[in-house]
Amino acid sequence: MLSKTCEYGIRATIFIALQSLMGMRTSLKYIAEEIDSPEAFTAKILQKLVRVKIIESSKGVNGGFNMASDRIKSTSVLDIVYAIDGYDICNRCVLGLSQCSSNNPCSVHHKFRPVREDLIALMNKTTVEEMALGIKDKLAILR
Amino acid sequence: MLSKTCEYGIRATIFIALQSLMGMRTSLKYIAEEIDSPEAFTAKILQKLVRVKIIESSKGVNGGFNMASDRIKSTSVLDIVYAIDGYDICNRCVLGLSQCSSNNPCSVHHKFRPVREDLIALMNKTTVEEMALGIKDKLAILR
DNA sequence: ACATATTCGGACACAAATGTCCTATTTTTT
DNA sequence: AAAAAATAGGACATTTGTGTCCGAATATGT
Ligand code: FES
Ligand code: FES
Repeated sequence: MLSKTCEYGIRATIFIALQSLMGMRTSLKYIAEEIDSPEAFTAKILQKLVRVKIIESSKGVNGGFNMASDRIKSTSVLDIVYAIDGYDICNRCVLGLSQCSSNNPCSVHHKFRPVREDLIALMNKTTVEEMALGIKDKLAILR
Repeated sequence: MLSKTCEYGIRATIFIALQSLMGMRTSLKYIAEEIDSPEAFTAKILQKLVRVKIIESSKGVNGGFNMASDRIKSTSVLDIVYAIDGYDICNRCVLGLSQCSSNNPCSVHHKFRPVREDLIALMNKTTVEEMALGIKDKLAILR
């Protein structure tokens, strides 16, 4: 469903948020360890998230990544997916037709579209804060 | 969501079913034209579907692909997806954890799992017949 | 100032998905 | 029997996703 890039991106963001909630900045190395992802690849993904300002970075000794508390609250899973995989997911036809529309629907459009919307709505209202708290309270795991 | 291979596979199957409902066998060339897919690549996909007996093929002059009427009724989208992409989709964690379980859930497991199940249930109960009839009645398109 | 620790960014490497080509095989028609 | 029309299947080619490496830039601590 999601690309690996997205999966790593979301997990990394959750961990950065978790650390930020505890007032800490986190290094790439530590992140990659904790979410069990390839370090150099994760770096690329984080760069992207920094560019769209979902997370912040600082270089040098004691540098690393962190997330502003308003961002933790306001950023949704969908925001991360958009930043990494782009906006297409929402408008792609399930059967791969060049365009998805109710005027010229494919054979499954009417049945599948609603579930799709549900999924997107869910991603849209699931915040990083919520996910990070799940980890903090040990209700969920990251690796 | 689905691989291109699956998308082509489903569209091709719908078209073969449609033709079979009208008592006709269909050649690869015609299928590829009608569903707007790369011919040689589509051939590979159809081979797979023949092997699992979702469709039937016959070689030689006037050969081609067809689908038995009981298959048209009994085959679901999920059957095709299973045949092509395998069984994994159902048990993969949304965030890419090595295993998805309620005991050790990721941060979105509890919220996303139900929607996922909905999607799978929908694929499971959407039959080839239903989709083919949509095309026949011009309520849907294939390309 | 210098050494060190860190992210940034480009280039490269590998793997998987997608797509093509050519020959073999089978069936039908002539 | 031969020719033609179709699928089957293996090998190859291309593209995209995933992942690595290394030098540059930048911030911190000594
Ligand atoms: S046209 Fe296929 S999902 Fe909308
Ligand atoms: S553990 Fe992530 S979806 Fe189930």
